Amino acid sequence: MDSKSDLKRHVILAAQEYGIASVLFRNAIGHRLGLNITDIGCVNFLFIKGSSTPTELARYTGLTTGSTTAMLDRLEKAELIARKPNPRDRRGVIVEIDQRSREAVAPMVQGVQRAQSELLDSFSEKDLAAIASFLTRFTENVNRHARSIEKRHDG
Amino acid sequence: MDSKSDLKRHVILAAQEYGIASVLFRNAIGHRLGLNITDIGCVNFLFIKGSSTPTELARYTGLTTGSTTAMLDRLEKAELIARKPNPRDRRGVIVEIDQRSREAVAPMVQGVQRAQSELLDSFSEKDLAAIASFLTRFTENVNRHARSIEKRHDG
DNA sequence: ACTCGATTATCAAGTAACTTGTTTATGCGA
DNA sequence: TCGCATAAACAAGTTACTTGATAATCGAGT
Repeated sequence: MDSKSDLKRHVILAAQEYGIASVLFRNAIGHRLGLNITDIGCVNFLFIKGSSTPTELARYTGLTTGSTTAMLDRLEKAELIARKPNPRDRRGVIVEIDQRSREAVAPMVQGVQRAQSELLDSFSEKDLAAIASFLTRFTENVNRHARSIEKRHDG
Repeated sequence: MDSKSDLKRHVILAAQEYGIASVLFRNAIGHRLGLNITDIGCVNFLFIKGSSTPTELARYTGLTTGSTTAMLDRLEKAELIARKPNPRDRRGVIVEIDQRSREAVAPMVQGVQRAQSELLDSFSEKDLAAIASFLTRFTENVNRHARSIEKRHDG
């Protein structure tokens, strides 16, 4: 039986591996859709979030706002996303995923969705609650430290 | 109290959010190192895996092998990685992360590593075992389906 | 209410990185 | 040993990105 520190290490490593796997998965889908890496990232983000802003998408894709404009132009032309005015900020834009994107992606994710649903069925409700709590808090830590790294102003 | 299907949904959503957060985190580090998005992905992958091959890195970054050669040239010149001959395949190359990369990245990840360690301390060994099992099997499903999508040969 | 610095998104010019197609070397099954 | 598959690199051409500037709007402070 593993000691607690072994279990902790195991969890950390498995979380890192999952991060890698999720990138490989989204790349596989994007490649099949004929999208470049940047556009894949954007569509993936919007598939999960539903809608976003160019600023947020720039942060996720790692692009400047100038490149983000060009990326959104491409995706809008391909009818994979749509720009809408932001009712709360007249400078801003809301980017929404197009139904066409959902329909293109959906059949490719159904297989894994079903597998994950069956996997989760094998856990007790108590375990699932622990897993959900872990994932939420773990993610919160990652987000907080990402922001902290972005905001540092030293060399 | 949540029903099991609510808990399952919660876990799936949290896993998706974690995938996004891990990309934001690695982007933050890469941006601070002055790397472009592609090179960030490569260094991140090698930071976790230690070493890899150009073919595997091409798959992770979404590049062709030609672009991967160029990327490795850049990173080798910056002394962030090193190419070594693959003793098991004379056509192949092993790409190893350079100590310089580890030293550049380490101080930026220490904060979150500590936070995650403390978070994991708050779970029982039984919970940690469930979490580790979940992450490992969840990741395995993602990897299997990613491969499956890559290998399909229809339109 | 008004001013001014900050933020949002876009655009144009120049640069950097990527793709395609090819080449060399090697591996591996029939 | 023949022949096809795979690994990595290379060169030419194309695409996408960065930088710096602009216009519109926001919001904090006076």
